[in-house]
Amino acid sequence: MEYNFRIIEKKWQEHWKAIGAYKVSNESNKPKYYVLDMFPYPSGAGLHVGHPLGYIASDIYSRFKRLKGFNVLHPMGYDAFGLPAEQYAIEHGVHPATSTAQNIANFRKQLDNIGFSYDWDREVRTCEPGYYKWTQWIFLQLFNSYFDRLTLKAESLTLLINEFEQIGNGKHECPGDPTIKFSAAQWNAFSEKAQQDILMQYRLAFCGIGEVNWCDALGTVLANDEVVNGVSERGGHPVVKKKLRQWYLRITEYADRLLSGLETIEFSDAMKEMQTNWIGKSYGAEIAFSVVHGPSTIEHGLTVYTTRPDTIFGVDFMVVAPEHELISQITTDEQKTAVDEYISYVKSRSDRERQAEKKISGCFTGAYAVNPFNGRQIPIWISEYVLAGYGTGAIMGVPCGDERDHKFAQQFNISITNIIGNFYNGVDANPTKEAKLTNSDFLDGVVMRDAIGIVNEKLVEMRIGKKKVNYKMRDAAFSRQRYWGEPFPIIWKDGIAYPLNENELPLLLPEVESYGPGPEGEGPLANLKDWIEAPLVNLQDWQGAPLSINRKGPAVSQTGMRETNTMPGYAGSSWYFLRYMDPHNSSTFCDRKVSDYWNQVDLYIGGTEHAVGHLLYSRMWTKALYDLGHIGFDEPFRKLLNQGMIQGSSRFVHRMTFPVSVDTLVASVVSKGENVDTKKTIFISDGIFNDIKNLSPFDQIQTLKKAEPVLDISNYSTTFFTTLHVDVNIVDGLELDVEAFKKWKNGEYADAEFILENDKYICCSEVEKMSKSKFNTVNPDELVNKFGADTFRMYEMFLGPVDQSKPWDTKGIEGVHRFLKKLWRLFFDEMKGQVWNEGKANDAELKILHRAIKKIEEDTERFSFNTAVSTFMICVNELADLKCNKREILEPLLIMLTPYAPHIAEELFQQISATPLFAEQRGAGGESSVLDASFPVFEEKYTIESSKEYPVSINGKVRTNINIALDATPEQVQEIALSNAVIKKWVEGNPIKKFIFVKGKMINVVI
RNA sequence: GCCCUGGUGGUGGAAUUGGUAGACACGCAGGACUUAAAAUCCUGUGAUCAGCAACGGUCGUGCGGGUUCAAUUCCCGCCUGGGGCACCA
Repeated sequence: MEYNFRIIEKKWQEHWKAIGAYKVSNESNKPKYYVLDMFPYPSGAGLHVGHPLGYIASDIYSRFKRLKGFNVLHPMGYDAFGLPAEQYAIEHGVHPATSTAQNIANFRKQLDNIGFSYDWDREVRTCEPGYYKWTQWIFLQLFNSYFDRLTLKAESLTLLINEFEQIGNGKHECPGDPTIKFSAAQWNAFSEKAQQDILMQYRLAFCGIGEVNWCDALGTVLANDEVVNGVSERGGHPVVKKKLRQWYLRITEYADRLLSGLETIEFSDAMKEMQTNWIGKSYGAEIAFSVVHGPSTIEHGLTVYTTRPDTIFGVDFMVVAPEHELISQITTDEQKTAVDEYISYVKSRSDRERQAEKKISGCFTGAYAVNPFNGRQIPIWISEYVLAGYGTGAIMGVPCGDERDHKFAQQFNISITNIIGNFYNGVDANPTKEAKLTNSDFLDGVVMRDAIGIVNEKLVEMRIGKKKVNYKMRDAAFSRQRYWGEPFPIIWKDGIAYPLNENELPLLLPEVESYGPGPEGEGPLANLKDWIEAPLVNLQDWQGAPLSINRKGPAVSQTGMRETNTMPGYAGSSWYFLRYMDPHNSSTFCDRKVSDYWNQVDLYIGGTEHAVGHLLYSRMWTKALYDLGHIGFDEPFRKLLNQGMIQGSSRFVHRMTFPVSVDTLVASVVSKGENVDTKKTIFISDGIFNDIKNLSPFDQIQTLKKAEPVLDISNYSTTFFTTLHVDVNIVDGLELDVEAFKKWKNGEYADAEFILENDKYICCSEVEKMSKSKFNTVNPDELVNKFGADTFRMYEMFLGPVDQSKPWDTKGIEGVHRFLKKLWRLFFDEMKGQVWNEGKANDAELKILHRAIKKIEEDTERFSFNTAVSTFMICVNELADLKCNKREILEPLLIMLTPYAPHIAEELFQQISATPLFAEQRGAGGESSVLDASFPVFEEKYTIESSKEYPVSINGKVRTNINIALDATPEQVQEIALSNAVIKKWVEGNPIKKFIFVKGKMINVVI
């Protein structure tokens, strides 16, 4: 019997599917374990070998936990709303639902090939009404809630309204606008519109005005990555900021809980640090400066935020964001032109470009701020590096203490006040807090750290400032001007947003004729006149929501306008882990009993690219649902494992082309692909290319003529080169398969000639992101077909640590395949037939097995799958060396292998169970599956060693090894070591300064 | 620019808590089996110096310093690859 993986894998996949081997019940007396993958966006390009890395890891861990006796939930689904499907629709006229369904079907086929243990009955798709009904429902929960800063949790807005009616908003500062203050009497007298406007400032999901990237030429809003250097990626049209009404999630209210929650979950330190930095909590002060512009003064007109109020006497200039509202007021006539020019320059630039800009830019407004402590006039500048959205959009520039301020001062020749004495060297800023202040009036001699509090007190006393906690994090923009997303269950009337009733959900995404934007840059839904106009019938007091329109009697035959934005991609992905628990429930998003059983995701696997987006949003949604009593835990993911990115290793060929007419053309003016002799294309091997690349085109030709006389290039006196991506799948290592290359791209290069080195065409290579356009993707299907799913799974794990990024290289896959074949031969040998037997295992064999059990269990538990695979190899190598074919050893080995290579494990497990002896142990027919076997138990007694081959070093350099009993005393060890001939030779009468002995590790003699 | 992360033989990587650097595998070279090939098996394989050989010596974990009996591991400074930076998912 030979190892026929194609037959075996197909057989077991069908069998497992038929018997529902991966079906998971919500009721079990086993302990639960929830393993989750970040679900994929089903792109049209299909899976490449990078996708399954995390899925294989989670599958191995799920199966491992199952063998360990857990009831394991391991679901999969699709993050199916998103921009690419919509763009495909715009370009090809295919409905996103259609292309998405096709892509999903393709993904599923590819996933099934690899043999995952997903319970597909629990699949979710975020774009399906049965799913997004509950996304809309959760949105309404957020819409009808506010964050209570006293109880630090989300509460129903009804509570707040009751309070407003009784006592006004004195107890609850308005998060959207802290200046809003009213009494109960005032509240009750407000119009409905005024009341609703105020409530909007409290809601967790709220409406406001935001800026988008607007491209007038394309008539649409663009994503950041569709904008390159201020112009659209497609077409290169100018892009400007445009203000639009937008929905937001008030995630900033959760900033502190998102921070403190990190202490309760197992994310890597790096991940926690990224989230912490993203939230960016800082303690500082707001200080109001009076502003002098021309003859006028604005008292306390400019408020800055600073984390270093202690440096107040070192302020040499102010910088305000180009969007700052004060600018139009304070700019002097002389500066007006310059300021206008500068602002229009900034308008075309993204936040990131503004911050990444190395060249300091800025513009003086002509106005001055007045230092409240010494009356000094400080010039007010505008610069792009100050962002409107952070702090107050204005900073005070302290060049001696801040690197960027220092550069700014140097750039614009602003004289620098030194307030830190020797700590400032005149060349670089020094952000220390330890210096004693100088040139600082009443703070002279005070250590900076202590001065912070003194200044803060003084600011309060003078009523010009206060301590302030600030967050870098902004409220999350929650609306998109797109089609392919969840519609908002909102109807607008007279500027008031009315939520739909629960029984009106889901609000279905309507069909559109065109996926283009609406007339004012809204989403495509804005074009649907009939759909937009919606009756406001049946408006009821929805879950206590404040619909005062309802209090004035039943609102019959009123109509409003539907919200035309849709929700962003992260809406559906913020809660999908809950839906997997109870995916078919039509009366609630997830039954509370079920979510209490499954509770948190125990292990979440996905890439670091979601470090701050998805992972923060889903944490916030979980907290809000917890606050409102819908679930019983407030962190979604107990443990997070980040998988590294698998990069593509691109291959390149060098193409030589020749100008049509050398007499009339100079090589340097020949542009790519034009005016060239298309009949003559020569590809030149990398080594030869490198030899000649620095020569002049003329010398290149001459050199090649000499070296390759058969090439007919004598007509040409010049040439030029292009380096092109070539499909990695027709390159073996670096050697190009020339014949395959000629057939590639439908024979585009069929007539090409080649300059080889050592009869080979050698490519050059580079590691890049894996992508179709770079021809560096490797399709798992082909590998699975060639080597089998088990080999593929183990090879992906064998590549390296799962959390590390690494370039893909198919080469080593043979080694893993050989390992499985070798394992197979422990059971069946083609020449001899069955070789496995019921012999009694000896000590050496048991030692091999139990060492493997220990290592594989530990490695799997700590996600070190690559070393686990190598332990399997070592174990099989050793057993083969001993010619051990005993079931007593092989069966536990198969069970351990199940998570990694389930098909071969099951096949061999069934083969050895088919004996009469074994069938009796298993029950009738021996039909139980290896999937439900028990992971073998490590027994130390088989692995105990009595002695150790100690490395003995002289001054840290290993000179010899000595075998010493493990129970030898340090004195005995020293005597043995020092009497060793090699050691004696090295010591050679020198006095022993120190003798270091670490039991079980090493010996070091210091002389 | 800011935040995070990685850098070890020809290649992917191992070394789990400061204790034998290079496990395991690929590749390569040589050999066995074979009419031949495939498959399989065996041997060697960090660099360098010395030698007929045996036993060896020196260097070596991106670069430069430091701590230590001992550093891939800890500390400081630098170089460099990758990811993220709020409308890609």
